[in-house]
Amino acid sequence: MTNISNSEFIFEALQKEFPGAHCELEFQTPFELLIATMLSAQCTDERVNQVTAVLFSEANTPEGIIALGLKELENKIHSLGLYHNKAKNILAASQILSDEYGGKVPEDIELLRRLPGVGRKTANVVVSNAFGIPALAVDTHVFRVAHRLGLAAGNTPEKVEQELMEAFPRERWSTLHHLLIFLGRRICAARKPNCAECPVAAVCKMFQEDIAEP
DNA sequence: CTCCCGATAT
DNA sequence: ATATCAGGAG
Repeated sequence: MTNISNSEFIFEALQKEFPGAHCELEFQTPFELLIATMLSAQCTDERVNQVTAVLFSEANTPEGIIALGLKELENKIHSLGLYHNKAKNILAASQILSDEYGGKVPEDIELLRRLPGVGRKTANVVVSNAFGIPALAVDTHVFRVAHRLGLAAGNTPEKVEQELMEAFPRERWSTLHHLLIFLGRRICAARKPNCAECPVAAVCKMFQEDIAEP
């Protein structure tokens, strides 16, 4: 048994178990991914995909979103929750992209984060999945799973992102992000983690603590 | 820290 | 009934 680190074991095991882990938001263009990600706050990507399937068929460019207008946009995304803020931000971001970026999504995390409603996580998702730039977005799943496994201890997504970036080589950041999300959804659920079927329970901090103290 | 917020699973 | 869902802004 070679003496490899827990982080390396976790990456290898998850990649072997979940080779198909990928971005589950459906998109055809960087702009579509940006909008889908902005819509994904506090709701499942499955429901985002249902809404964007209809939305993008009518408007999938900044100019198209602007043409819809606020009320129409709110109506179309209402079922996703937080719809007022989301619609306002998407409209304002579309206006900026149209006015200042020629309608194209910038391939830069800092530029993306200047858009209203776009924070660290959304910017990371866009550059990673649309432009192939290594990034490690920390969403609710990554945050929870990283803590449970013992990969990170920071109390903010930003701290966890930093810890994970230091623990894993750059070329693994994007893949690790998808692997941890996949594990979080299918196995390491927030309410009822299915440790019996977890491929990395053997090195999981939470699992070890749970079986140590019944 | 609170607020935004509907849909779904538990 | 309540926690949770690919968060961000004030």
